[in-house]
Amino acid sequence: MSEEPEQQEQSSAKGTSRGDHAYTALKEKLIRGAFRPGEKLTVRKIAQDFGLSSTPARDALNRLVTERALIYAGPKTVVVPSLTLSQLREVTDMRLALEGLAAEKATEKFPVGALDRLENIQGRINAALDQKDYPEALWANKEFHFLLYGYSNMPILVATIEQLWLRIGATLNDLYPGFAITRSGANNHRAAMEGLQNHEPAEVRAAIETDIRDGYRQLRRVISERLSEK
Amino acid sequence: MSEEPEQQEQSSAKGTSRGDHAYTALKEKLIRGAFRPGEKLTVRKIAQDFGLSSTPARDALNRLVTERALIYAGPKTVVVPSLTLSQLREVTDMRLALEGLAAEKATEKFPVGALDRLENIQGRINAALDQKDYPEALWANKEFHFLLYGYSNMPILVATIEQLWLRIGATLNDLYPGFAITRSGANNHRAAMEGLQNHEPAEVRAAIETDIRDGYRQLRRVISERLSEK
DNA sequence: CTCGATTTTTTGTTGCATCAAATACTGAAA
DNA sequence: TTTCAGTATTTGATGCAACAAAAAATCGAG
Repeated sequence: MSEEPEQQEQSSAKGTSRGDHAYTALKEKLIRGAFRPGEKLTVRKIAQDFGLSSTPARDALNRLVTERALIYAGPKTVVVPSLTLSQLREVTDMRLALEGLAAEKATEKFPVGALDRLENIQGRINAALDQKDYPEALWANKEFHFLLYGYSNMPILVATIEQLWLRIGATLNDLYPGFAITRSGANNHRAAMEGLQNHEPAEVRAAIETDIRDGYRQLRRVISERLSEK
Repeated sequence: MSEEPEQQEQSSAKGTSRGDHAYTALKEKLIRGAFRPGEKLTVRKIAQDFGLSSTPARDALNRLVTERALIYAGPKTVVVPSLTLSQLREVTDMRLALEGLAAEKATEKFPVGALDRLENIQGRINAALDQKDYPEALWANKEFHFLLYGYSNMPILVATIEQLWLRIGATLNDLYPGFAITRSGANNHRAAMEGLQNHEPAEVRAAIETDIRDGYRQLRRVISERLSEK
């Protein structure tokens, strides 16, 4: 009964259990687009792929389902989600609100010395685009955004944003093999970095919002085309 | 075995398993403040309380941990989170962004006929306050907000907001037994309902934001006092 | 009495067998 | 060929026991 609030660890020092490993591995595969939307995931398949029994595998799947990185398609079938237009719009609205907030807060605390790191990642994005390595470009793009957001010192916010990226990751990679990252993104990123250098939160937010909206319009077009041709 | 007639209604397309039952029951207990911040939750205790084995109980706990409704306090201890000032500020910033968005979108699609339902809940809040039944007032307050947000037709957004409420639920109930819902909240709710009637999204958003900020200031004060007296 | 080491208990994790439900499959009848 | 009933297989869920690690309790030395 006598309880005293202890110091909380924010980074949730998760134990290195097998289930946790499968969970994080699945998340990365989802963001990297290793699964196709609509692909069915079964407990025993996951268990076999990761070399563990069904209990931790089902564990990982259930966790992904609760945070909507995977969804129920039927009584006994979890599948990789494929976004509808309405869901894309919803996620985009949320991204504008949350990533805009993260961009602002990050700008306030941004150490100018960290600009090099962003430049570095942007270089990787450009290089990947030159080589038409779009998965790598997508991944580097994710690193750019989350490196920026991390400087907000708002871990709950960053984790929530990551859930949104998870939600659209598979669809992005599947529908969008060659155009997920366009050159226009580089302009937005450059504008963001300029704003960071001058400590202008509104400027950085605007740049990020434009980046999100650019991606939204392109994704919307591809989804619409797919729907109309079906 | 046990022949308890479990009534599992609705639950939409989601699988309704015993683990899911424990999961949702724990969530409700968390929001209702049945647990105190810092309270340690063990797998076997949960399993015993809900009359099931350790597997689904651990399942439910792990899911709560991944969405940060519970947190790791040590290698083998999950506890009910107690907010620090910095975490309260972070959650509040996120609530302003997300619940403000939900309020706006809900207003656009709000059917005027539903005003009665909101009035009804507000009546329950007032009645509970009269009887000093603060847990019930808190619960009805949650229903008011989420009934409103539901009209946004943005399920991902609503689920994300619920996660934030989960995050602060325990602290709210523990630190704040008698003042979590003040009469000032009624004014904000009334302003929101007026805005809904007139289809003024900005008005409703402003009312909800004021509601959130009012709660923030009071919670901040209580947390500060607790910190200073230690 | 205090402190540190050792033993005991608690607790999370995992593998596995089993159950019930859902799906796939087979084959016969129309 | 199509359809549908009945069977076999797949699959998620659950309980249980064993294991390892951490926490708690115990005990002994100073």
